[in-house]
Amino acid sequence: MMNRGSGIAGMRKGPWTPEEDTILLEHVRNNGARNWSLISFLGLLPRTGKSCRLRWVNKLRPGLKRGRKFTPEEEQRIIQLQSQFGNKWATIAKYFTGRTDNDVKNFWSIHRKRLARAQNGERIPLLGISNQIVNLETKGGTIASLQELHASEEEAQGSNSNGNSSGATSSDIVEPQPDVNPIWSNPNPDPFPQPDSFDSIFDLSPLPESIHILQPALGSVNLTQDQSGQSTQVIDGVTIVGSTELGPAQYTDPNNQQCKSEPRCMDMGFNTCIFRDTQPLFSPQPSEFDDLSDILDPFEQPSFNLFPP
DNA sequence: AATGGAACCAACCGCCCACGA
DNA sequence: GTCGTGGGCGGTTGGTTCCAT
Repeated sequence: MMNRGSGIAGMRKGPWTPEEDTILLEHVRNNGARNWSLISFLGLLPRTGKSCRLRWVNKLRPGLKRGRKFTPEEEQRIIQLQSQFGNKWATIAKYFTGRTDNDVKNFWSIHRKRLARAQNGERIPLLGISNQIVNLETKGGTIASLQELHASEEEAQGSNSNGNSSGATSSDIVEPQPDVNPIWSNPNPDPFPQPDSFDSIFDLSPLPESIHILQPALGSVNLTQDQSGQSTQVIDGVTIVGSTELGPAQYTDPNNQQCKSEPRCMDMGFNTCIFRDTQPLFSPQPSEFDDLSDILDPFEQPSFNLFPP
């Protein structure tokens, strides 16, 4: 690819070779994903520690989705999160399984360019949901209608969708769990888990003490749905039930006890229900409620924090 | 088939922060 | 309290691939 010169004396730059990757992987296997400067210090690789770390984080780390473009659901989620967090790409990336901050950043860069072009009155081809966002923004519309637009786009394009839907599913969008991923928090992590175990970030992590569930109805559901539109996933003894349908719904907890969802939550578009020990917890948007007890009532207070500090 | 522009992606740079000496 | 160092993060660059014309 590109050659950016030699940089620091003796340090190699530019594309990584398979041999370099092998050496880097061996270092991580022996020392964990840390002490990056040790690699050049020991003369293992003529690369800076920063370069080694970047290579690991963006390319070699297990569980990454290589060669899989963002789905429309993921794109929509990024735009929502960007409006919430700004350009905090590392924060946003935590909401996705197998995506790096670099991935998110690259997507946003393209999206921003497209938006600028659209605002200049240029005609842009309709290829993905990001185009629809551009159209909406330039027309003063709202992102809230993206789902409808995407449906119309799919209808227009038929089943010939080889563009942005090349792999990931809505189940790849997860809630952020920044401090529970053993890759980062375990001082002696196993850097080589089986790839199949990374289908969900939950597979990587024990259930955290702090969970932040934010499941807007127009966003993507975190779970695979059955024919009824309802979906269930059991994680570490906790059942997560989700539905794309708005309005009050009824769910069944692991002990087959009926649990009716909080209508106010449903009306506001939050449709994920979490059970721990048969207690349902809901996911209001923090900014919208001054008193969480108002939302959690009539259910008991959660045994863990809904919102991280 | 050739070509030019857009999209995608890998990797570097510079700044910042946390932490230990 | 300060200084140096390692690591994290956002911004940017530039090569490659894709696609429309």
